[in-house]
Amino acid sequence: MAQGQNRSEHTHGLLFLTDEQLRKGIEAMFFAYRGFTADPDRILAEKSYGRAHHRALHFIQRSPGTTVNNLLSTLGVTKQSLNRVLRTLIEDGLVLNKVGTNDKRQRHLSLTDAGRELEQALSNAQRDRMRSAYRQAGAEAVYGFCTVLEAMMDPDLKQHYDQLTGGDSV
Amino acid sequence: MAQGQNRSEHTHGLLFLTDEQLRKGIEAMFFAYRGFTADPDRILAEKSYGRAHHRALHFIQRSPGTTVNNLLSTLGVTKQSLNRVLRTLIEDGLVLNKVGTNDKRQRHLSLTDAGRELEQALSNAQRDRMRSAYRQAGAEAVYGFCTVLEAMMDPDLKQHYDQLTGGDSV
DNA sequence: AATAATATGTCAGTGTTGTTGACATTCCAA
DNA sequence: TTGGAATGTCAACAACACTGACATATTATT
Repeated sequence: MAQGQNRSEHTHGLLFLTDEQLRKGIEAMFFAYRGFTADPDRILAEKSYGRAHHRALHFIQRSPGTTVNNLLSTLGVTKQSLNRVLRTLIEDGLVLNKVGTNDKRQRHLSLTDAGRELEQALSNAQRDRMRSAYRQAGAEAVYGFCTVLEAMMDPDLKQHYDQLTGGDSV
Repeated sequence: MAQGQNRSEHTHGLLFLTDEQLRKGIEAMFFAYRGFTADPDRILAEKSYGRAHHRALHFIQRSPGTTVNNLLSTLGVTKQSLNRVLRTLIEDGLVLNKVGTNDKRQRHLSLTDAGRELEQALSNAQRDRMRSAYRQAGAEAVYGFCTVLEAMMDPDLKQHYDQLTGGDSV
């Protein structure tokens, strides 16, 4: 195949992209996401938890004292779905549920020591793979990686992302 | 925050990475994957299909005449799980199931015209977002994006990916 | 020819995670 | 005081993954 046909180029100021290149990105996302979740999944399976528990632990750790509503819109699930997960985490002593002082309707969520411990184990496993991938790829690639991912997000999800990551440079 | 502390650097030949940067990548993957599936999901919902149907259609389109076993290892699910999806797609006239000529135990899968049509609609929706993200991010970023994703894959998944994408340059 | 292995399909049961819809409670605010 | 917001909970359901067991061709091996 001729080089020019299969390489990213700027044509009329726009990036020229073949369907093949786009398809490659789509498949990269599919296969990479499987790797992305594989390590935490193994730990979760031992404790008979699922990905939903991981996600809840992650975002509670990330924003200690967050409310249920905030967590709901971050995760993008229904409250019934989240509630099932939260209930088991609270029963198992991994998550604390504190009635708000200002607004007593709200519940502020935080991790217990045991919760932090599991979240750390899950995060470490996931970060190890991410670190290894980053190092294989190099600093420039990491910058591109985040840039494309950010451009792929829905605007409302992007807002949650920006709020969490605080606009830190990559 | 001081610049040097929060920027990717090479230290002793290794990329220096803070937990914060790794966490950012993890969250970027989470939020971006939601965007990645959002558009096809809307089309699938109308036809009362799910993501599993999309994945099957995608990889059959990608490797016409592929066998059930090959599709199984690409998708990484059990044959019972795939069979449920394949059966509905065959019944609905989207997928063809042809007995092998060499080995009559095998079934060779391919798309019908209707199958190609739906796969195109799903792919177009997904590619549109990918194209838009690529163009926002630029050619260099796209290269980095794929590089990091490839480094994140499990080796056995990477093999499937390489086989499909055929080592084309990004 | 008999036997083992392979490729596929199917049935039954189970678990996680998502959905709707309905309803109760508590509390803030107009 | 009334309306709405935040939360929790119950029930039913669907998608999609899993395991285990079993059936049926077909091919490979001995």
